Amino acid sequence: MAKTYERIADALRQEIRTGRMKPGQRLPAETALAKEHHTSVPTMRDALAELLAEGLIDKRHGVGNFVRERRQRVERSNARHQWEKDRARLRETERLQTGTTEHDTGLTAPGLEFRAHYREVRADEDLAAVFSVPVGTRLLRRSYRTFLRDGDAPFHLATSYLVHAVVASNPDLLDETKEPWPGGTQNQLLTLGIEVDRVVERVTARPPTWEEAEELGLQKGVSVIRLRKISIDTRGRTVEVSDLLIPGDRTELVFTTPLARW
Amino acid sequence: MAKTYERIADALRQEIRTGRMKPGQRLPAETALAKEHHTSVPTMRDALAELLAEGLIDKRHGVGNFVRERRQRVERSNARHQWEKDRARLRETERLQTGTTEHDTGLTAPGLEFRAHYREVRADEDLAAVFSVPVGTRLLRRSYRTFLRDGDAPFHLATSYLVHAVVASNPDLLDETKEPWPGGTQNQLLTLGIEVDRVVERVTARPPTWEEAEELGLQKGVSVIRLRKISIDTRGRTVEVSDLLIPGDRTELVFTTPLARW
DNA sequence: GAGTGGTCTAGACCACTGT
DNA sequence: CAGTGGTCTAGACCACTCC
Repeated sequence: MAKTYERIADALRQEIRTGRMKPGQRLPAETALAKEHHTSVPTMRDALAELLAEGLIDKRHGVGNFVRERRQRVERSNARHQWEKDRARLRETERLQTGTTEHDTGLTAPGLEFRAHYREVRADEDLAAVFSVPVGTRLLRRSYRTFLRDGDAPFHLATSYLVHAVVASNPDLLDETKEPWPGGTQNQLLTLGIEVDRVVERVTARPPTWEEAEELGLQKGVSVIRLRKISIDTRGRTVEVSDLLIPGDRTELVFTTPLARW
Repeated sequence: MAKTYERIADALRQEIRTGRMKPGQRLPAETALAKEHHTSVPTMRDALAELLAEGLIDKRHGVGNFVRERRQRVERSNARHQWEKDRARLRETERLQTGTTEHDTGLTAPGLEFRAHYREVRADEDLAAVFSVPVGTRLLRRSYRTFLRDGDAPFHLATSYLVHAVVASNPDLLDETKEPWPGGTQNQLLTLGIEVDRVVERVTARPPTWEEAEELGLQKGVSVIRLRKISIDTRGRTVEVSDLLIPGDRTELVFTTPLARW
């Protein structure tokens, strides 16, 4: 492997991993680095692109390249589905006490903050299949941006879908100004007489689109986790579909599967 | 967004998404494409790098760029942990019938094939913490490469750890030539008198390292899912740790969480 | 305005593939 | 061997940030 940019990337990795360059420290300018390693600027940039994708450095346009600070890791556990179900039947005052911001996204961290936006849409083929409804069925789409207000960038994007006809019997659920709803989505469903029986989550990973990288404040080359959460009620109906987009380097998904005893 | 390479990437995306360029079809040479779009070759390559990361094209050195064939998607469901536990107590003849290749990796697909390699290692800080044993404790490390022999490239990498002292009482478990073990890891543990109570899986996503991309036959820029599976026995001990590396674009992880009824 | 990274050019040469 | 993508050069100019 005589590739110049790989060789340089390795050298820089060493400096960072061994702690010779400390978190937060600014790297020399790219022109200076290029000279130092006897190469051209574009090649040096190829090397830096590797470190960027690995999350070892942050690039700040017009400022410089910096060794990355240790990120706060956030966990999202499937244990919260049961926790949310339990909370859904508490009195409102109790529900309010247990914190509203965690919502149905399932992230646990101090200082979470989120913003909602409701809209009515028509089911495309994909969503129609998941809900087992005809294409074109009216759906309520709710978009959430979750911010970690201690950190910097928005933290994740969530889009939740409900069948409009199902939700319509409680007008409050169509009103985005009622967010954040104390008790989360399962409490909302309870007001419609719906009990969630199980939650199915489907997970894939891919690089973010340009827009997603923009909105999540992601560096080029990092991965995002796409999680589709499907809530199924006691009659076997799909009652909610929630698509989450989560930066892969800051979040750890935790799933616990209990097994029947012998 | 007046960026040339974004504009070109969008144009090519359209051609592929609308089906004007069909899967398997070769794109014009990069020099030709560059001329066609009135830009330089490096800029054209930036555009193609986007499509590559999105999985829309395959690059083949010395051959050309091709519109990507629709990939077979493989699912990995947590339902299989219970399934494997149930199977662990069947008679060997019955266990053999239900298929050996799926093993403890949890992938379900026809024509799976895998190769094992055993080795003894010492617990590093990370593994010592998970197993709650001192750093340096002897562990049995088992590496698996799973191939989808219908497709082309190896399909995923798995590394499984067991505490050596626990396993040693059954010498068969130290012998890699006994693989594939009918009934999977839970049956192996059963021979030691260990019953698995629950499985905890932790999921993150990141770009692959150079070596991982090499071994999994991945294109530049795609993401991998890192899944750590921890099996905990009825006494609360961590009895197995399994690290899986899975191409993010070919696999969908499925987790079902049942909820207690009201 | 000075210094930084972001984009782009117009080449060169190497490595790989298929004929 | 011809044609392809992979790597690399030595610049240019633009966009952004901070002083």
